[in-house]
Amino acid sequence: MIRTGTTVEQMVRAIADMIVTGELLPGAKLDEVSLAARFDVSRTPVREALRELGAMGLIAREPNRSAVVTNVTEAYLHSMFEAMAELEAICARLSAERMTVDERRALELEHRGSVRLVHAGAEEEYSAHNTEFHTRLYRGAHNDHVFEMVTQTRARLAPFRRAQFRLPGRLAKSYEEHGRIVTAIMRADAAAAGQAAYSHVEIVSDASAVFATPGE
Amino acid sequence: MIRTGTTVEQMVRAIADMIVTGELLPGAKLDEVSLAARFDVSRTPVREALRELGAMGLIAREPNRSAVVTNVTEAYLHSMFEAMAELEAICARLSAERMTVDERRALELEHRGSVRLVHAGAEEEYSAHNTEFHTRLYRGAHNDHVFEMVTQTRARLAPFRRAQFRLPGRLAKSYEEHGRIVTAIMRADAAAAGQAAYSHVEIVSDASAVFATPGE
DNA sequence: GCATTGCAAAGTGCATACAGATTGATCGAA
DNA sequence: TTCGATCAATCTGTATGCACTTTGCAATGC
Repeated sequence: MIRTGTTVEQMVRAIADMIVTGELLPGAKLDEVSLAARFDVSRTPVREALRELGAMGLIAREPNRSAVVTNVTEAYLHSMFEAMAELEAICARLSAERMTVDERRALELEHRGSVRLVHAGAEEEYSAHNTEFHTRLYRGAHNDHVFEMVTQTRARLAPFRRAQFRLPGRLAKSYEEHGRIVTAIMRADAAAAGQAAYSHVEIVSDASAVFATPGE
Repeated sequence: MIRTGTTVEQMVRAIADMIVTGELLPGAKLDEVSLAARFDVSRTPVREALRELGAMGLIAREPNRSAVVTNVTEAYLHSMFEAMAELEAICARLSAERMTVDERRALELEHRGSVRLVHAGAEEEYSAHNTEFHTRLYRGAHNDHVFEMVTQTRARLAPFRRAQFRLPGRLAKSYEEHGRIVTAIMRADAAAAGQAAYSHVEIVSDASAVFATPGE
C-alpha cells in the first residue's frame, strides 16, 4: 500500500472491484465503520470513497442511511445494453473513418491472433483478448468523451457479462462477429462497421439476460 | 437552507453553478478552508463536495494540492460536442420509433409554441424552451442510461453554449432545425430524425467554437 | 549575482469526537 | 394477543485537531 495520498483512490478501486466481480451483491449494505475497520482507516476517507462510488453509479446513498450496492433493474440493465450497442456502433463507425494505418493493422493482428484461443476453447484468455479488441475500437474512434462514456458503461455492465463466454459456441460466434467488424474497418466502411458492432453487442445482451436481477 | 443531511448536495449544486455560469473560471483554485468559511461549514463536507465535483469532471484534484476548475481543452471540447451530436441523434432516432402519441403531440405543441419567441427575439425565453424541447427528445427515447449520458454531457457543455443564442439569426435557424426534427418524429422516420438532430448540434458546435478556452 | 538549502506559512489527508437520526426491541396498555 | 410508545444501540453527519506535504521566501555559500 502506497503510503501517501491515494488511500481513498485505492479504496474506490478495491470496493468497485468487489462490486464488479460480484463479491458484493446488489442490495448489500456498505456501512462505514465496517469498511473503515476492513481497510484499517478512519471513517473520513471511507465516506469520501463512498461518495465517489455513488457518483459512479455503483452504490446508492440516502441521507442517514447506509450505502447499498445498486440493484440494477431489468429495465435499466436493458437500457444500458442498448446504450452500449449504440456506443460500440459509434466507435466502430468512427474507427472505420479515423483509425491510422498502424491502428488498423494492430486491430487485425489482435483479431487474427485470437483464432487459436477459439480453437483451444481458452475462455479466460479469449476474454482478455476480447477486452483488448474492444478497447482498440474505443481508442480508434479518436474521441475522448465517447471513450469515457463507453468505458464507464462497459464497467457497469461487467458483472452481468462475466459468464457470457461460458455459453457453448459463444467463442466462435464472437470471433466471427469480430471478423465482420474488422473487415468493415479495413475497408473504411463506416456504416457496415457500425451495424456489425451494434449487432455484436445486441447478441451479448440476449445471452446475458438470464443473469439480470429481477426488477424491484 | 434545509437543516439536515443534504448540506453536501447543496454545496455541490452551488459550486457547480458557479463553474457553469463562469463565476469560477477554469484554472481557479478551490481551497477547502475558504469554501468552508464561505458556506459556513467545516472542511469535512467541503472535501466530500469537492470529491463529487471531481467525479463529475468539473474540477481536477491531485494529492496534496488544491482542487482547480478543469480547463477543458479545445480537443476535448470538440469531442464532447461530437459525442453530443451522436447522443442527440440516438435520442431522435429512438424517439421517432418509441414516443407515445401524447409525447409526440406535446413535442409538436412545444415546438409550435416557440415560434412567437422567435419573432419576438426573446432569447432568454427561447433558451428555456430549447432546454425543454431537447429534454423531451431525451425522455422520448425511453432509455434511462442514454438519458443519463446525454444529460451529463449537456451539463458539461452548458458553459460553452450560453451565449449561442445571442448570435444574429440563431433563433430562427434553431427553430427551423427543430422543425425538421419534429416533422421526422411525427412521421416516425428514425433515420431522418437522427440526421436532423445530428446536424442541429453540429451547427451549435461551430457557433460556440469561439467561446472555447485555448488548449494547454 | 546566482543557485541552493533551510525554514515558515498555508493547505491537504486523515483520525477522533460528538451530535442527530434511525431502527429494533421491550414493556405496557387496550 | 396485538398495537403502540419509549428507550437503547447503532450508524450517519459534521466539527475539530494533528501530522505531513507543498511552496514561497530568505539567507547563506559559491
